[in-house]
Amino acid sequence: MPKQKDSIPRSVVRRLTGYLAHVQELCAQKIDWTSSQELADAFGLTSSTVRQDLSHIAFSGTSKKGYYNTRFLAALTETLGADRGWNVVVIGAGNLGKALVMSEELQRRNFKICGVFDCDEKKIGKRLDSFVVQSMKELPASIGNLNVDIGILAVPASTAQQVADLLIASSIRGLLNLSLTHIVAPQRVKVVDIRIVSGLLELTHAIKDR
Amino acid sequence: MPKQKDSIPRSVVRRLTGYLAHVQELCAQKIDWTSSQELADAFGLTSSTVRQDLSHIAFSGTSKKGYYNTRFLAALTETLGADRGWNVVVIGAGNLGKALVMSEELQRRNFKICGVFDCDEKKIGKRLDSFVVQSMKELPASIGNLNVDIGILAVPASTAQQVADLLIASSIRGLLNLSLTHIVAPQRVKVVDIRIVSGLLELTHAIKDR
DNA sequence: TAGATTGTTAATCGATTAACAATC
DNA sequence: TAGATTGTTAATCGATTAACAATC
Repeated sequence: MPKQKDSIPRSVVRRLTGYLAHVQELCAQKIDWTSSQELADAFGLTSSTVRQDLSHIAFSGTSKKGYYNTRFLAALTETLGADRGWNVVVIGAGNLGKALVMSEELQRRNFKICGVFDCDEKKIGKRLDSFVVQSMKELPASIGNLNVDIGILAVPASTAQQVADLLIASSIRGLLNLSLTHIVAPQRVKVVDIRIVSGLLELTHAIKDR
Repeated sequence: MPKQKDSIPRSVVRRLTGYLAHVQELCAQKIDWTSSQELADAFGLTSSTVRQDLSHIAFSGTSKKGYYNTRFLAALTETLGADRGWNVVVIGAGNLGKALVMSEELQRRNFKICGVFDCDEKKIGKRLDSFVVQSMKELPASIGNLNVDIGILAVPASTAQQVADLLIASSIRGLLNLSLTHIVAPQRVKVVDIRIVSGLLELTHAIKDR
């Protein structure tokens, strides 16, 4: 009997997000079954790791056959909270903010962009896709009214913490940080860092002596 | 005597990239010294972890004072390969690709965009910032001519592996993968995944029962 | 000197892997 | 049934933390 509680380790959650995407694709291709070994191969893991990961979700496989994809997908979707819609605001109307606002991927995954904000007077009032860029001053009221769950920080490192503080004060629940600073937040606000420049530096470190 | 070799664990490298950005900022503010405790506080770590991390780089602190920032920065820069320029191509001329091509951050950090490519016939030949979007067919020749180090994959998941294979065949050294698939590559090609959607799912998982 | 902070060793903690009985 | 694959326990591996002697 798999258990759900006891909070899933972060390393496991990260892999589950990968499995979700993979199994979604298998379902789209009308492939009924997957095995732990198959999944492991697809992600460069061991089948042992995959089975350990799946022991954290409320779902069981079938001896000799593996995992039945539609039920597997449902379990992953439920576990990750991808079975419902989420209200998101984007802060920063630069190129990166724009890319996120216009991302079909996010819409397809039930992330609903509820507003776009910026500090820059020159950008406020301008259109960005179907949105009008709003002033940061309107942020607190909007967050409350729109029942926003997640804030995406697509702002320069220098203002990221300041903007985060504003969102935190407006009782946001999660922050996706695309700047390269570390964001300090109280425990009740979950922060995930997406560090593109860090990723590039990981690469340059790895390849520099070859 | 700190040692350099023995390859630095990935978890450590990831934190070093953060320290680099932080110390850069301290230098810009003309702050001369940092301590392991100060750094730890800035990133939510223990001072012990910070000191362990720094034992991997060719640089020593000073008892009672901590780390002298300009020398610290130089050591981090050298270790991460941020002391030289890198040639980069961007594959995918969508919104995300555009955001990267126009990113001042990347330019400031010596990543030189050498070309932008796309599969989509409609985009080929169009301008994107100061670039003309090229056909994927021109990719192999360009990679060779331009001495490209890194490819950034800003393409849909469905074509990511295919594009990666093309880059790998053209002897690229590193790939920054912004799609949400896992990329299979030979050992000589280093792959780093930047998974924005995964990050959002990590958030929704964390906040869904609160 | 006294005190603070490093560098490093040893202890702890957590995550991955191996192994195998249970099962369909 | 025989064989394949799961779920789980135990073993290994690696990363983080604690502790403290060395040092300026």
